[in-house]
Amino acid sequence: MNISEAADRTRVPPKTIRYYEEIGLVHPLREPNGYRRFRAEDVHKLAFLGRARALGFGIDDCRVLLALWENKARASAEVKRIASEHLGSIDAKIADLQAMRGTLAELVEACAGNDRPDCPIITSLET
Amino acid sequence: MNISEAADRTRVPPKTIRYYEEIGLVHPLREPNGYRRFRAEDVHKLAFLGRARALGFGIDDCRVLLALWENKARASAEVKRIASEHLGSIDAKIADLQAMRGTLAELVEACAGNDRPDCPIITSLET
DNA sequence: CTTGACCTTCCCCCTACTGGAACCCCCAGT
DNA sequence: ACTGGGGGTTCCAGTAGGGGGAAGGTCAAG
Repeated sequence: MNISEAADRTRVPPKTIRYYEEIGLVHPLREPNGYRRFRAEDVHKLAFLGRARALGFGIDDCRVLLALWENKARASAEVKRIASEHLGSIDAKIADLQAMRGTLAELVEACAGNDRPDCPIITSLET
Repeated sequence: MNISEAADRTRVPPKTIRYYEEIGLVHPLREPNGYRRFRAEDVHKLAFLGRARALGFGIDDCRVLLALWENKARASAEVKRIASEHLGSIDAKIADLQAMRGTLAELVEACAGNDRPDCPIITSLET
């Protein structure tokens, strides 16, 4: 199957699929005319990547997860370690955003939002 | 004052200060020898930028906020609008991350994390 | 034979910086 | 006078993860 069908089936855009091939995540075959040919396993891999990315795993993690997926002798501890670390970094990001959100929400709350210049948001930024 | 002192006072790194000048956020003077010279107002602006960035405002927002800060005839409604939109995008990011976190936490919880290959994390990615 | 939908590669663009190389400037010490 | 070290400067390249779009090859239908 061609790239657009693979894209439709996996909901990974063609551009992204080409990028994944470029960085060695997938290895579709080539037709004599130069078109990429995707086998079932390639599509399966792309779908795997799409889900892993949707969970926020970085490309490097995806590479390792793919290898573990294909390694029937893997230890689930390794998978769990990667996922746990990722979970930790998600928690850290959430905490950062919550902190920003807290401050910002207070300021927005306190701002009259009218046509006069006095504004606690600006004041807090300049002080 | 030179760039490193401005950096120390504002906690904005020299590299970042140069970048901000390049994109037109600050306009320090120049000494005859080519060194940047930062006036009090430049330092004040950098500190403003540092705080705005710490609240997660993008560079374009910072540009507008700076202009509003300097515009004594500003309407606080404009400031509030920018901050509210930003708050909305922060909330959206938090929601995305929470969704990821939820799924991921369940999977991590369910994974034995031993030396056997069966792993619900992998299973959920391949299915 | 042409049209339109695919496909290809290639290169630049994005955010907001960061690191590093190559080079200039100034002051203190010997 | 020379040297060393700690400023400063510019420019180039790279980051993550692709997106946009140009220039050009391919294929099936009418």
